[in-house]
Amino acid sequence: MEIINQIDEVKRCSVQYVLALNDTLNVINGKWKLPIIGSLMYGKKRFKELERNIDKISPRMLSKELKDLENNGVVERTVYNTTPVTVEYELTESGKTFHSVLDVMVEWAVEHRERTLEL
Amino acid sequence: MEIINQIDEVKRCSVQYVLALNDTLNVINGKWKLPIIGSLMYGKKRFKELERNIDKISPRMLSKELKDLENNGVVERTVYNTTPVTVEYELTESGKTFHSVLDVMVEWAVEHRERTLEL
DNA sequence: ATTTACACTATACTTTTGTATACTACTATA
DNA sequence: TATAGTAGTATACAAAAGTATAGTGTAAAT
Repeated sequence: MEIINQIDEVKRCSVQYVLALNDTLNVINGKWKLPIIGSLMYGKKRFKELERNIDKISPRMLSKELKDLENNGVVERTVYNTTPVTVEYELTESGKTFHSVLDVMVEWAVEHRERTLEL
Repeated sequence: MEIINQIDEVKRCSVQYVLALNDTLNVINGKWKLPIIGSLMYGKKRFKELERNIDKISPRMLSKELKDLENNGVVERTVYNTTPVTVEYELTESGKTFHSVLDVMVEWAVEHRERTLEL
């Protein structure tokens, strides 16, 4: 239960709060992060599979965004020593729990819609 | 409790889920949305007050972002018939509840940090 | 011998986003 | 009469993000 104290501490300090917020925003920023995470929620995938799965993404963007996600600890990249090489991408534990953040965003959007329609 | 059914329905359909997600993402996108929302969390403010409160923001950006937030139903703009005019900006009900979305993002970030430090 | 598949990278370009600086119209104060 | 404060807008520019298209090296299949 040590993590709850950590969370409370961060919430009490606005500087730390903003820093933590930015960590999360970095995970989802850009046009392609959510499509990639969404696709990987259904299980691990290879580069070409992702490219085929995500409509209109270019290999340049896919490669760049996967690197970002890997650097942010949300995606793990595994290279298999085959010819030609096989590379698999999958969500880390944090990547999987990110689903709960997205759910809250969706919940807020639905509640917000209801509220603004009422007027 | 009708809204809970709404939320469940949206969560069951990936198209609706992504649309709702985008509503929320639009609220926070861009460099200045969060600083503005954060500043208004402490109470209603006038244009110049926001400009002084938010370091390095230009009036052009402040004006543009406030319009976005108003269009998204997160901020309300009130004009008072004084000379010179007084304009007040404040969070709507949705704007105030947005705080809970930010909290979840912060919680995820803290948990994510703990997890990645463990390795 | 040519095509196909893999996992990318390189280059040039367009679009979007944000910055810098100056300006508007009005009024009260020095 | 000059200056400062109100709430912005106008114009030009720079930087960041994304697109389009082609190409790399290796090996198996046709």
